[in-house]
Amino acid sequence: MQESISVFWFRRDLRLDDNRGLWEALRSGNRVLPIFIFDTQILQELPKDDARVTFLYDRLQALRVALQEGYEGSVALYQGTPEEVFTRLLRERNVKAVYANADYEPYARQRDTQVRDQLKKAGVAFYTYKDHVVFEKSEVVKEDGAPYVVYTPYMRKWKENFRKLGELPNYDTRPYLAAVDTENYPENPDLSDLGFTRSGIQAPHFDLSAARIEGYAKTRDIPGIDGTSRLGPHLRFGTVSVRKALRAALHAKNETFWNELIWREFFTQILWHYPHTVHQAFKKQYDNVRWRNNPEEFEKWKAGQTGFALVDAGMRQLNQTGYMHNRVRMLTASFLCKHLLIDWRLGEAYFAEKLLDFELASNVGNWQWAAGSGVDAAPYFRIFNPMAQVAKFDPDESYIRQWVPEYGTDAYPLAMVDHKEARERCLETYKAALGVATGSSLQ
DNA sequence: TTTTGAGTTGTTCGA
DNA sequence: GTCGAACAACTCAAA
Repeated sequence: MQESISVFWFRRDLRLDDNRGLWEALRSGNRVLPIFIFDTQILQELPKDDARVTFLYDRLQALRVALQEGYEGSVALYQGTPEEVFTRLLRERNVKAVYANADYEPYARQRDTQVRDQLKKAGVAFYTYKDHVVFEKSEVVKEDGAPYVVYTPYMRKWKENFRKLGELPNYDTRPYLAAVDTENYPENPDLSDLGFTRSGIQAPHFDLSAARIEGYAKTRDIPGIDGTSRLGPHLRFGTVSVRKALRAALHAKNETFWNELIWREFFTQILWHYPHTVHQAFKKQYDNVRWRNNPEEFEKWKAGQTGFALVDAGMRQLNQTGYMHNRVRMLTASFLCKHLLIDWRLGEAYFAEKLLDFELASNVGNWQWAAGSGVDAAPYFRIFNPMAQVAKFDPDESYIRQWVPEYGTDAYPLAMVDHKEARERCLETYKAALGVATGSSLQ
């Protein structure tokens, strides 16, 4: 009889330290085979030089090295659908149980339900744990058990619950890592074996130093200043735990950074309770907006050729680095939806393709915020003025000059729309969709 | 159940 | 140049 093993399935938790699911697997009493599945259903949707696949691949190689050097273990890398991979694993190994951290996105929920059924038929348990957030789905809710759809009361309740929690747990795996399996690993694929080429885009290192967290509140709105933590991709792939990020934030006097992490959990639970918001407006009447969706204008926006310097700077930063400063994300999103009257779903899809820190819940939530259609959204008549935003947030134009070097020369395009006209057109279009009375003729 | 106060990130207009 | 109100009424959360 082959030795029985536990499987730990890495998904978006690519770290050894402070990892709940891995910690649970290692304490199961069996040897633990860590695996990762390059899910062909996901990969086939992605461009062949996708920066996130490179990031993921490199991170997995680093995990393999760390486990080899310290414990003679590794991470087994598989390619296929989860169903195919588990069929193979159950055939080849004596699997007693599969451990993973919970994933709340609609595709992941459906996938995990299927895997749970498949494993159950084979008599294998599938355990999932909360790791990605401090409070999940129904842990921060109103008195009557309904989810919050307004941020501020959610945030207050979150903090109240957090105080009751006392200490944040730290799932330290180091004492147990010797339980990792030491043989029978499949061959290590190259990136090209997976059908991908190396992206030139590098993920930035995150910075959770006290100075950075303290400075964040002051400088986070100035895109010309490198004042953000760059935590996004690391939270997305779990190369750092949210608990570690929060511990760093808790020492700071200012709660701004802390609040941003709470926004992430707010949108995570919104997506859980309202998964249809991936495709439909949270406020239904906003699906009546008659989007213009002009394809040439959409291309100009994507390329950073709108003739509005801060919008173009943001789009070019995104295209070149897989990152865009938060302040400029709001402006570019507002410009697409309101000045150009292009459906937020198209903008959301473009960000989803380009952002290294792409997180479905936050992307959809924030795009719907910009369009006015989402939870706690900007009112429809709040239309960012692209020039006023420069004066406020990039007064020395350092950010613009960094990303739009030809700004101010003949080579730079003319403004693709007149701000005042576009603004008025937007107000009319939204009013028509929302049934807002115009003029004084209301009876 | 009803009432009341409040609500991430803005802009424009007119006094 | 500065400041408050309007934008348009609405929905949510909590007392």
